[in-house]
Amino acid sequence: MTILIENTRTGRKEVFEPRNDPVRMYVCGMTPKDLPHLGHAFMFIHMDVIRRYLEYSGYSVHHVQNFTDIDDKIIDRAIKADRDPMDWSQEHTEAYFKVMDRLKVLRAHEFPRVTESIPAIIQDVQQLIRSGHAYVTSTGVYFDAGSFPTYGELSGRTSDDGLAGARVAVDEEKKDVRDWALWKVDSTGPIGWESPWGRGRPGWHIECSTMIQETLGSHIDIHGGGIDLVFPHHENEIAQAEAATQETPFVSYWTHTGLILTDGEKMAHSSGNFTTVTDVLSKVAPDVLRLYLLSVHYRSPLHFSALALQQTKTGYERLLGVLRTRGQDESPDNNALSKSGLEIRKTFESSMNDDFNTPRAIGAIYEFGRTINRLAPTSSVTNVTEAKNIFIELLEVLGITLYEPETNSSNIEPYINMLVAVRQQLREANKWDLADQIRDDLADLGVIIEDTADGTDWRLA
RNA sequence: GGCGACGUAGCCAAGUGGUAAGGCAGGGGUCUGCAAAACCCUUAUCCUGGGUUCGAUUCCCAGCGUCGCCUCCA
Repeated sequence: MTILIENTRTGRKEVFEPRNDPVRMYVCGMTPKDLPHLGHAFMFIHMDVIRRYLEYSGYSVHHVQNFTDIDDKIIDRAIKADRDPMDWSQEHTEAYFKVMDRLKVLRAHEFPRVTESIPAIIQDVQQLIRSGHAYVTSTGVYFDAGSFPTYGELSGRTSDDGLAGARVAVDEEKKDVRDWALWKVDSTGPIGWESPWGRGRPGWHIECSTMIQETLGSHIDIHGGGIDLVFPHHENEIAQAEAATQETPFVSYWTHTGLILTDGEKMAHSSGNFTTVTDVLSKVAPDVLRLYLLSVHYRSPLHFSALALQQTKTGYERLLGVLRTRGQDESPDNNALSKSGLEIRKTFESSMNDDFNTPRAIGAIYEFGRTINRLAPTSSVTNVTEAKNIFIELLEVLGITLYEPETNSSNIEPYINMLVAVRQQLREANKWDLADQIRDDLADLGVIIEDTADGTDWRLA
């Protein structure tokens, strides 16, 4: 079974053949300047599923994800809030963990931070200057794009024609408009480190190149991030890393996730039109949000819609319903369900093998749920349990752990049981009005009553 | 201006050169004291106009529309 991954660099689906064991995977993390929004959730959840699926497929994965915990925006935001920039980014780094843990995004094995990588960054910049790929000006150190012949390959900007009408700030000292800062000299700012070029801080792109080399080495198998990072960030990362190490290509597979759109435009901190993850999680369970975000292919844009989210919630409740399905004690074992389980696993895997097609995989899981419900009345308890285990296992690969809402105070249970028992007596006495009244009243309190052939079940809404 | 993505049912969303997964909603049933849950049946010819082909929603061209990158961005 081979896995195909669409590689941004080539624009094609390629057979996944990692060069490293464990697989080296780097995901561009957040600049912790504000709370994580749905766009972050989309990217990190899809990257999480890629990692989970590789692990499901038998690979070991070494996953590294950075925090760009100091940059111009963080400093701006902190100053405006009259806060220390380091505290500000630390606070938002913690917010990231809090939210992503709730979303069951597996933690990376390492989380390098810019502020902890300054010496290595300075070394890398020195190395780039020595090798003629960078030069010093009065404002800092710049990478010389012209010194890297394949600059622009990732994003398809192989010539500088495209920059003609671009809004690029003019800097007289820069040799080329494409050049970018590796080190920004800043003698008076609130945050700075000493360097051979004066007190200052790293430019935006160099940190990723450095931290990748520090944690994973000169070659990695998978590099992920949002598609808005392709240019210039990832383009520059390639130039910096490959110019320094001569390792080409330093990334085997570039994977980029589509953007979340809201009100017809990209969700972003900078434009202010973002919905925080925490906000959404106050309305739906983490699993529902995951299911919603995974119901679109990772490369596609997603127009956030509160209506679609609600629709997903209803669908999710159907998945939960599958867990309540029971086989028949007196039914003999038969292989109908296990056969279906094998088929569904195959469909699931072929979907995921095809560039991690989560929407198709989810479709297969829904179908399997329906099959379980349909066959349960004529299947043994063992058959149904086995099928449900596959159902649960496949959802787990997507990071979705089905669970019933917890009874927050377990001592309400005897009272509900008592009401159910009383209601049962009323039903046996044909006092339907009273029995229905109890059912309705409990429903108002968030307790769902369902009468089945085997008796009455209840659960919390 | 340059580069790129997308346009599939009421909503969300897969997919294929030979008449289109799945979810939600709707309609009709089965089951149930009623209901709920569950199950069954049912609801699209794929933006427009050309072209290639025996045949295109799927390939090519043009147009219209939406979005992204080129500045910070996941």
